[in-house]
Amino acid sequence: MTRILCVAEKPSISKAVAGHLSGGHYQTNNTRDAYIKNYTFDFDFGPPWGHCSVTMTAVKGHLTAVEFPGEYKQWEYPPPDRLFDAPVLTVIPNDNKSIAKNIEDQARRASALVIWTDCDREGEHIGSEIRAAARKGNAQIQIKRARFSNVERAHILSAARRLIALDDRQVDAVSARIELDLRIGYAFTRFLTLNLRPLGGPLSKLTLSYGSCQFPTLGFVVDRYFRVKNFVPEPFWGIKVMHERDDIKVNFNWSRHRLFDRMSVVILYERCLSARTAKVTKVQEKPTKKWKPLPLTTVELQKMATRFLRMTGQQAMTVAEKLYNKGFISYPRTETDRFDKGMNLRALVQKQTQDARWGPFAQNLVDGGFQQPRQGRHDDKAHPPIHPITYAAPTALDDSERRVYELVTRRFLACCAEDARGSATDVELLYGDEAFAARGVVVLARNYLDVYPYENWTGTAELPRFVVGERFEPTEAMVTEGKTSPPGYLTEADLIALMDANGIGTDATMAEHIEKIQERQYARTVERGGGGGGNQAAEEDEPEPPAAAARGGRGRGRGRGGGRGGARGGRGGPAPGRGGGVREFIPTSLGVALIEGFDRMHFETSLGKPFLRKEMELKMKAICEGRTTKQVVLHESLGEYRQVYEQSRAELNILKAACRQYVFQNGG
DNA sequence: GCAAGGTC
Repeated sequence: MTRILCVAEKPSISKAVAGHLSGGHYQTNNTRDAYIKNYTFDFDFGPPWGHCSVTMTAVKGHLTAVEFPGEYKQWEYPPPDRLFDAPVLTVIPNDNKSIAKNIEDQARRASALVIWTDCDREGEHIGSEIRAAARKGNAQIQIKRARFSNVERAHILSAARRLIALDDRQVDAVSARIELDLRIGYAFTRFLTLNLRPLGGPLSKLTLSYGSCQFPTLGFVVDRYFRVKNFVPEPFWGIKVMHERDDIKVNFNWSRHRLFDRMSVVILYERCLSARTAKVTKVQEKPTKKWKPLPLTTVELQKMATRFLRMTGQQAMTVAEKLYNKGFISYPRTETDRFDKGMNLRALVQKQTQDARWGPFAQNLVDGGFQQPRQGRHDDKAHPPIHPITYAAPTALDDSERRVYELVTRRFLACCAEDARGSATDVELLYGDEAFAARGVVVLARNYLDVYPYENWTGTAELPRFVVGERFEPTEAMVTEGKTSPPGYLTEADLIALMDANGIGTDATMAEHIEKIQERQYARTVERGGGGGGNQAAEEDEPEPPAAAARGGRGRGRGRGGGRGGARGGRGGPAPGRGGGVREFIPTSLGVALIEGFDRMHFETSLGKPFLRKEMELKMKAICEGRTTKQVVLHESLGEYRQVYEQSRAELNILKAACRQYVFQNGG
């Protein structure tokens, strides 16, 4: 009988696939890795292999890592830019050696390897790592790949009978990314750290890292910081018209909204007054609805958790992973916001009917209220949207698990419910020559809102009756005055949204980059309102210096605490006291100095902006589509970064000046 | 001591 080796990207997939292919009849053998098991069973792959003896196992994500040879490990020599053309070694880290050995051993006894990694670029690359391990044991082994986007039984069975080839273009695209990230990250990190260390103070001990994701992330924080700081309020004026009828006060909005010239508004206002009465020009009543949310993605989960659960994105992901590992929710890293048509969502709703909080709502869906979820535009072809798998009683979970599970479940039930329905009434007036309008909404059926407390239908109020053509003298008409207000500092939800929109990081890593810029003392969070508000002393808005000693850094500080920085050091609460109100991101003086420093240099594209990362993304895509090759991309990109490096060295004084200005608050 | 990407 032909022997086939199957390898999945993670143990959970290997188990699920083995279950489906074997019909639940498989033998389990432990391996030397605590998490990875080998499952053996028989399966008929159809032609050409037919009935086979199968061993199914897994890796745990990437099997290999890249590194520089030993002679490049010192910081002092050779100079950092040598890392642009130093050799790069692909190695199997110690933790993965037994996993690679398992594949090698199993491959020796098999005539073909079927790769069951996720259907995304990284999955393709992991597939190539598995291939290499298998070939080490058996150079002749045939290589195939299964294409599947969920672990539903029928889907897996059909994937097994329609095997395809590994896509080496995708493999190359990822391998280019890996190599560029390594070279550029290491080179610029050493460059920054070594060159700015002589400035002393906090810079004498900090690691100043550069990464293609962490730096743009910091760039967003700094950019918003300056937009807030440099905001100049502008006064504006408007006309407010209010009319009271049937004990309801109706505010009509001016069609011009507001003007930035007071005299114009006063003149227009006086024309209104001289008309004495307003005339109703339109009354229209029509059905309206508030759409239910889209199926839940990772990015959306993190945004919601930071907004409603008072968690960081990182914490939310850790909790979601625990829930996933216990089998309560589906895989929490997904970009997909549409459910596959074939999924039995009703069965999943049914499992929630036993809950005291949302059970009745779920029962209602089961009894006929069920509506197919909306279909978003994203599909990563690897995982479905995040949804509950089995019911988790509140007593089975700890506090944070309970809250994340509740969020996932309520979101899922909301997706399977009906949009909220209401009736909207629009009333338009002509008052003198000026037009005004009011809208009233009566909520007729809350539907999904009943199970989804994270949203409400606000601004809803019933309007009294108006008739087209009628005239009335408004109860109140006056000129209002206001001024534009600055945007707030970035919340974590804002930051995640920006990273998402600019392709910085992946759903699985965004939260890590956000942690990283804090760990590196480039940014910190404060409670909203704590330092923001309107009339704080200007000094309150200054970015603080980074703390003198790196968090979790080396044991003993080497004196030289750094003049101003250390003295002010009573940084108070916000950092450890996670979980108060909404937190906002503010750069430290170091974060500002680094981004400003690079911005002031004369690059075409600053390192602090997201464009370089975006370019890398485009080049990866071009490799995948065969429009270019890995070799060409590496050559081009390294050339560009070498130039950026050269220029950074030539204009180092600009960077240093920015550090003196912001970190040491002199010069500039 | 340095990156970003997988996953546990």
